Amino acid sequence: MTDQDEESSAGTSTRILDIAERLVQVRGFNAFSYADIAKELGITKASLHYHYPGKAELGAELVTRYTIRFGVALAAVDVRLTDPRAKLDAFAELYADVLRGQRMCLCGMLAAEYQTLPKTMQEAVLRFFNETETWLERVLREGQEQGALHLRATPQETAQMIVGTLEGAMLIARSYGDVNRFEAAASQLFSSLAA
Amino acid sequence: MTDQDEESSAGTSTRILDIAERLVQVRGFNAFSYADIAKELGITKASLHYHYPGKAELGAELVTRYTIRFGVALAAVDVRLTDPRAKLDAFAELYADVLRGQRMCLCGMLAAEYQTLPKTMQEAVLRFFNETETWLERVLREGQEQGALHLRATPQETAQMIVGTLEGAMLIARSYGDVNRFEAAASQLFSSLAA
DNA sequence: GTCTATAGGCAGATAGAC
DNA sequence: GTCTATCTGCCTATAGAC
Repeated sequence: MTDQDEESSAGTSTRILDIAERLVQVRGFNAFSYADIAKELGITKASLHYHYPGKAELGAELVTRYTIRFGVALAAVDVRLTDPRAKLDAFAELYADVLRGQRMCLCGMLAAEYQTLPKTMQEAVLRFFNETETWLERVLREGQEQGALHLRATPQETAQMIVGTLEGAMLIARSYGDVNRFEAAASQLFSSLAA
Repeated sequence: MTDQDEESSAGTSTRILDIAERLVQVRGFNAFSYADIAKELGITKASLHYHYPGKAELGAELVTRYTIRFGVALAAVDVRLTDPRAKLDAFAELYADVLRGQRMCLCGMLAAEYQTLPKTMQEAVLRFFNETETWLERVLREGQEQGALHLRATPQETAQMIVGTLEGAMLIARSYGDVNRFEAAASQLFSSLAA
């Protein structure tokens, strides 16, 4: 199974998540409806409530799955690469891949809608950023210790800055429909951290 | 008149814009309604349509006014300061002020909702970023020529990166309710450009 | 698990009186 | 300019049959 058919060859609950995930990443949580999912999936709105009782529960599950999946991707980077700078590049590539699918990061999108989200979703969004930043922080600390990176602030502050920069670059690059804009920003960011 | 009473001491059309602007910056364009404005303003929904025929027209006017107002603030920075690095700091302060009001940049918010916006609004959002980046580009070029800044890319690419970084830092800092997070990111950003 | 049917509410918008 | 009244459509959600 490839990423391409992930929306058509799994159980119904999973396919609902797949479709909802894409809709949130493209349109936002407040701009999609159960009707949108039902139409794409070829079942009725009522059936969706069997799998996820309400939009809030669906949304929370969406963020949880996304966080786990992202964590797995980060662990894979750790296995595949040892150089901290290569890890940072791979990190940015994860974002670039999302952008190439004309999507925004799920949690970046939800950060914009943060004030309108149910509390369970708000907490889940912050957990995503916390976990991502914890990973980055470790990579930055390693790079610093090896002399491969030189940070202008604490590893924590630097990690926060990196996440913000990539989310923002993604947000605007998507509006322009220009992935190069993202790549150029990421490239400047990392060159500013190279020792 | 101060910024504090801007929502209560002007003509109705202006007050509608003021309220709508805040609602978009806090909740997003897809998460507020004519009913919200009407309730705050103490008039009926129907009356709003006299001033702005539809939500699309209201939204476009919102972005246009925001762009003009931001341009005026940038011109004021040019008058008040000459040092390019001081201008960059003042630029970031414009963003920080918005964040302190627990708001997101209007156009950063609309960038998240970009795919769902009417075309007139999409174009207006890109115009905002274009004008902002043009101003930054000039400041960066001046800083480069004076030897006060050293850029890792073209002035245009650097300007794009700066806008993305500040928008992203703002987006996430607002979710955490932590303005310091934004300040720390801006500070690292500019220290990386200092010659 | 999926369906039909429907509830109850809110969205953006319009007609026409004042 | 603002109102009342109303329209049409979509939203989330539920009840209950199959």
